[in-house]
Amino acid sequence: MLIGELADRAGTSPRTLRYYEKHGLIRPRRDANGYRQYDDAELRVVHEIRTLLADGFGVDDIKPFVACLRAGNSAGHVCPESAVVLRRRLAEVDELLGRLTDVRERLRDQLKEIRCQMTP
Amino acid sequence: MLIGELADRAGTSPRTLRYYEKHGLIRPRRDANGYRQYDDAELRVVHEIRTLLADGFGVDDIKPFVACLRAGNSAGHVCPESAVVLRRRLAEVDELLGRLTDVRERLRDQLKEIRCQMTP
DNA sequence: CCTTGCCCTGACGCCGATGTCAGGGCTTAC
DNA sequence: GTAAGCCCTGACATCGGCGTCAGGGCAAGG
Repeated sequence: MLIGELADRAGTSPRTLRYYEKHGLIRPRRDANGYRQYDDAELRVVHEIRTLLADGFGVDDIKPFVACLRAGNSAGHVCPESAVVLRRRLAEVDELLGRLTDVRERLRDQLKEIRCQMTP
Repeated sequence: MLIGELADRAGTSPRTLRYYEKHGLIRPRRDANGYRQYDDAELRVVHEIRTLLADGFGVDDIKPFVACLRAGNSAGHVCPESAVVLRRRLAEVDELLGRLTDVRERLRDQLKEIRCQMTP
């Protein structure tokens, strides 16, 4: 499978796949003409990468997940190296949720104040 | 008051104040030598700006709040123009909170799976 | 006079994932 | 042979708030 086909199947672009490769997430073989050649298993890997990115992980955080998948595990998150990253990200998300919740409270208070303001 | 003093009092930097000015949030007078001259009321404005930034508003969103303060109101958020922005931001925050909550749930599920995995 | 310390403007750097353009090669079909 | 459609590498652009450096002016004190 060439890069364009994998990109289509994964719902992304060749540019993006080359970016993942540059960051060590995927390592395709090369045809004689230099074209990247991917086997079907890579589709799974790319999906894993994109899911994790969508969940706010950085490309560097994702490496252990990919390694875990490549090691033959049923999912990228079942290895202890992945768990470390998962816990770190969970802490970040909790932190963010806390701050955002505070922000929301302030916003609602301010909006409430506007509505009350017209009945002095 | 010169820019350095205002920056110190507001807990920020001259660079930052010039940035706000470039984006139309503050308009200091100029001394004969070209130095920016601020009166004490600007400290209040800068605080308002920084609070809103910390709550995730963009510089352009902040203009109505500043205008509202300048118009003599007790707070920047009591004007209808501010309310429009407040509601928009509240919607964004709610959206974000929803997505982050989903992410957190997935993270916790995956961590749970790791712990269970060692007792097959 | 010279240093110190403030001020000025303008411009580039950052971060992260991706788009996009430039310039060039291979393959396949007409 | 040539046009179409894929592939390659490399490099610049994006967004936003700010750091930081470059190059230069003004004021006050030794």
